[in-house]
Amino acid sequence: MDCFSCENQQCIIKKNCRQEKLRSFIQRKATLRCKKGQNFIIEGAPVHGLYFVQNGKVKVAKTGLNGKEQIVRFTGNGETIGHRGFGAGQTYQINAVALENTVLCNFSTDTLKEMLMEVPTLTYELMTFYAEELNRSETKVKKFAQMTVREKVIDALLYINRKFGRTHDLLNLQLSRKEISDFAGTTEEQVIRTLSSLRKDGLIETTGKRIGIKNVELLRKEISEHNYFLDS
Amino acid sequence: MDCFSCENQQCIIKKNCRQEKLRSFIQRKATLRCKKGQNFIIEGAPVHGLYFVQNGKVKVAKTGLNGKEQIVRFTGNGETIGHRGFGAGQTYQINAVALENTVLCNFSTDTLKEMLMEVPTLTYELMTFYAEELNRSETKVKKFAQMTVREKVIDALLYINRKFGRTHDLLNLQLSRKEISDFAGTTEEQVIRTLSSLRKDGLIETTGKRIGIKNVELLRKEISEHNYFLDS
DNA sequence: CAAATAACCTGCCTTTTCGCAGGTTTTTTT
DNA sequence: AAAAAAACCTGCGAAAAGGCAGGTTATTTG
Repeated sequence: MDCFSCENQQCIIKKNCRQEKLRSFIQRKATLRCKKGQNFIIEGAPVHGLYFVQNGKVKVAKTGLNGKEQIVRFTGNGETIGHRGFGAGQTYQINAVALENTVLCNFSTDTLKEMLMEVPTLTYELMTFYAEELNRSETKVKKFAQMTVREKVIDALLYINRKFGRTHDLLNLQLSRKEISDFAGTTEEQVIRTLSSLRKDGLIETTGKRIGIKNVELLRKEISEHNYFLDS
Repeated sequence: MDCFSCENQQCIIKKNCRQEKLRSFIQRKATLRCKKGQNFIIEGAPVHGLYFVQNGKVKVAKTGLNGKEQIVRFTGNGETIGHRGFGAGQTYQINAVALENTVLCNFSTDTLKEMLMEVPTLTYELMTFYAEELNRSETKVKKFAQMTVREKVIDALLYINRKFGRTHDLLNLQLSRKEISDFAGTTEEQVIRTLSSLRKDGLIETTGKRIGIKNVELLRKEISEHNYFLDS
């Protein structure tokens, strides 16, 4: 699969692949096929460059106290994984796990460095990506400090909806209650209780793991005092 | 004050100012003198480019629910403020307030864009800075989700110590209890109680606003299960 | 398709955190 | 140096969040 026929228009590499200078570099990319559940970036392991999701869904997490994990973000088609491809650190500070069968493109740090030095617009775009992501993360810090559990769960549901959308009201990303709690910053039980409560209030529907959002606007309203306009 | 005689070796501009290509651009920078308490970047205001602290101390914060602020980071000499100088957004997403009389260097977004396009190493370094900062922020998200109040306060004290150091054991940054709580993600009262408790345990000393750390190692030990090695 | 496993749910009690109230101390201003 | 303002401190009760136990419902696997 080469970048020219790739459909992920928002991928940073794809956006720049027409540039003549990049042709040869693009051929150096590696393709990785992961099965559901596979942990393809391990926290603490030496850096192997940057990954791009060609097709699939991935969770990115940090391991905390007593093995409790904090999910940092979910990534879908065209998105970037592994900031530590750059910077001072020699090891990844995150785990990345495929949530379904996923195809990844991988560029080694060395290859990417060469590419960046050759094509300033690419570096600039990657920088912009990090700057945006940083803003999101800082917004998330604020949310964690100020939101109640109910608000954090709603915020998580809206995030998933924004990012992966839904079909027939059902979110296009299936997560366990545990995973939702690891992302929202609370416990499994609290997520379960909140979902029950939201169900009673007629805001969502659930059938097993699948969650359906019946009324996005009403959910938004509940957290509107927190400026939710920027994806956390 | 020009960059050549500036003492902030870790400033990204300073590091690259010897490059011939940058000479003319550097002259375009503006210098801004702020008095203690001055709010020189306002959340929601149009972007004015990037700021660098030439001399002084600054707090960077986001406003949350009911005006409660979340302090995102503190910056000292040579550090960068205002990611929104880049990226999609047209307005700053943060407030920046001088904690003491502070001198700032300001580059407009346009000037900086030109500089970045001319000097790839500068772009690369700025990108690296954002990537590192992103990692810190994500670590902070994890900490907020998993640490107790006591741990968060200790973590905040150690952060201030790492960043600004201390003289005669006294931290070189004076903050109110309220500001510490706004940074650590708790309330003023909890910070006060925690500081009292730490004082009783002989870990710190306080005289008014000034806080002295008597034993950094012991404090570190208390939060060592959380991997604190990366500055939040 | 049945068994095994994983995920979900709820009640109940514990712990932590919060926030007010009212007083004391420190810092700033005049 | 006195007055005013800001910051600090503590007790106490309320509220929120957490976590165990035990049962139910989905989902996966052989």
